[in-house]
Amino acid sequence: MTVKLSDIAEAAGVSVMTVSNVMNGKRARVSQQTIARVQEIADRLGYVPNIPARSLAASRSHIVGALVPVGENNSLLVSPHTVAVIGGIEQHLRHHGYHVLLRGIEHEGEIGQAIRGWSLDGAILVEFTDAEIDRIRIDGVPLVALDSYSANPRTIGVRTDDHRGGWIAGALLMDAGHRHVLFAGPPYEGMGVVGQRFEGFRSACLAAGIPHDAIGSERVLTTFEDGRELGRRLRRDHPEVTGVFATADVLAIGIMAGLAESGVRVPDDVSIVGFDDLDISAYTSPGLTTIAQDMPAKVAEAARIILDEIEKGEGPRAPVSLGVRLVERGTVGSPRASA
Amino acid sequence: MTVKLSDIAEAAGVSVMTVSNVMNGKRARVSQQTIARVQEIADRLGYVPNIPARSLAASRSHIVGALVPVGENNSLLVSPHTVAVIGGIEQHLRHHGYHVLLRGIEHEGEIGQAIRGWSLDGAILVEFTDAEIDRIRIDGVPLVALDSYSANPRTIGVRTDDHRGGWIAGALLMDAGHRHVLFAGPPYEGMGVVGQRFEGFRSACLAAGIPHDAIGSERVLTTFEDGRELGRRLRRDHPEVTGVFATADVLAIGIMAGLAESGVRVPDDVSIVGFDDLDISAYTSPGLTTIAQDMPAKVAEAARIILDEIEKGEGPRAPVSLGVRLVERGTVGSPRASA
DNA sequence: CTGAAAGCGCTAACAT
DNA sequence: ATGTTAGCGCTTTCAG
Repeated sequence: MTVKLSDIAEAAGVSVMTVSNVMNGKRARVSQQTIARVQEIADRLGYVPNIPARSLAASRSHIVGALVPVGENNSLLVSPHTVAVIGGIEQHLRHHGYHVLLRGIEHEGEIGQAIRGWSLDGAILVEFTDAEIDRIRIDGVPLVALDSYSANPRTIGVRTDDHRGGWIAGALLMDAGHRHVLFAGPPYEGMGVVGQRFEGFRSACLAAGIPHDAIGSERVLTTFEDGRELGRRLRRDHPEVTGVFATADVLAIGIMAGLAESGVRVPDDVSIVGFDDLDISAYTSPGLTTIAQDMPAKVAEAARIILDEIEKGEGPRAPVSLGVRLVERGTVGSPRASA
Repeated sequence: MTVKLSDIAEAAGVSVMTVSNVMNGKRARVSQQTIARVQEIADRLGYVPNIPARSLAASRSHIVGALVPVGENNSLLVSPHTVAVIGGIEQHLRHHGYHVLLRGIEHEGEIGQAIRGWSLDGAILVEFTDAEIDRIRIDGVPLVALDSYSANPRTIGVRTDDHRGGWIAGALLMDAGHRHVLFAGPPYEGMGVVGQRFEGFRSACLAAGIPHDAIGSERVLTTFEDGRELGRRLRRDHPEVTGVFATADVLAIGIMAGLAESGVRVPDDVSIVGFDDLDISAYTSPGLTTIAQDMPAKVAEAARIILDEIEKGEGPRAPVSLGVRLVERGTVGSPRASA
């Protein structure tokens, strides 16, 4: 029923190995003649390589796992950002003959199981916390940790230059003349993505000469709702604040909504800077000024690293930080004299 | 290095087959004693089944493909809706011992190749057009086509009850007293998702007694931008229209933005109904009145069908339509007397 | 309830 | 430049 190498070999009057070599592009070992003939027959017969067989024999699968943490009962609801990354990586890998296995991870041990069980050639770890990445003890397989600052030498971090993004946001607010600012982001431990953004922001503010205690901070979840709630009470809880930096656009947009509800105008009364540059960020009114990540570069870089490690076997390498870019729209202005 | 069945067999003093049976839950064939002993040893040794080997021997892979059409140069940028579906299905399948292979399809032939090459146990086709689904000629593997109305007997459609959704939207506008309405959706051929929604909408309007030519229609892409553009010129191009039904919330939200820009008030001057109930739809002001899909049901249903077909070998079955629900927020009101 | 034999389709490591 | 020999780790089939 299904055509296999031996069928082609027979039809071409050569050995199975020759066909195998042709199919795998090891053309150096076969004459042009044979290559052409074998290729032609394979095409005519509609040969499709059997991937499990190949994986078993070669003990490499041409599969890269996209591993995503997931609670027992929630489906892996990856963020739009993550989706874009995985999709992009799928494309890169596919063009190089690799495939992507999407796998939710409920317990940490499953990472190793997935890698061994599937003979994964590599894995990209998405949305894990730095603490989780730190705990990984798997060698021999390229592991790319997206948006991680873990120092685990077994993994390679690929992330945005969050510190710089924070700095830019801070500098922007400082340049506009704000002297009382607020950082809004999720609770965090260590210097992960959020920590980096905060530090960058803080540094820029301090460098501009405003005092320590003029930099407030609010721990809120990265959701529209939490943002709205903060927006509603901003005036009350932080009367002197005229500039806000939110670690995510969803949050920033929520804050804008809350602010609007409580009669505070953006950017007349309060300026806001977001992070991410989501599609919707261009559609709010005023349009959200935000820090954009270089997504295509991030994707390309992650794919390139995995591929290089798999094929060239390059050892663990340095983490990579991708650039950020300020997208100025309408949510930043100068603080009013009265403020 | 890696533990295999034979290692366990040796340690337990039984044959490989017995271990295999235990590992596969064919407990009927093995005594409790042995099961316990084998299980214990397997756990202690940290046995992880080799999936390629299993696939090769059994010629079934425990893999379900998530197939998504993709242009040569664009990465598979699936919609948030699709992502949620795939994520949900991954969870269901994983709990039943299956896995999801994410695969972009550039040419139709790749569908068959993927299935044969991987010995996929099933596939879920996502975001294909009905025309593409129609052309599929693959037998012997359960194929679930998401949001498809194709009559191809080789595939099973799982979709929302779009016709009913359209009807509800139409009825809502009719009940509010609108007499000149507009349908806004992407160009389509045949009775796919969009066609169904339109027909449902149209029927409700006609049933309410308004004439044929009081139901306008605009072909616009399902994007914020196209919606905005339509919103801006709505008054000019359709001066009599007081109610709009958009086939997607993004589109509806774009229309609202365009309307706002041109000084038209929602719902005072124009009412709008969307479809999908995205997160952001609750955050516009006024909140978007829309038709919500029953996502969890859709996911569960798709997973259940695939699983049933794989395990019980149930033949092709009837397509499934999931319910819709009206979510009333603030974008529908009565047309002004003057209109 | 348990086991022995055979082979899934392919590739690595030597031959030739 | 091509062929041979051995498996990869598991399951199927058929015998006990």
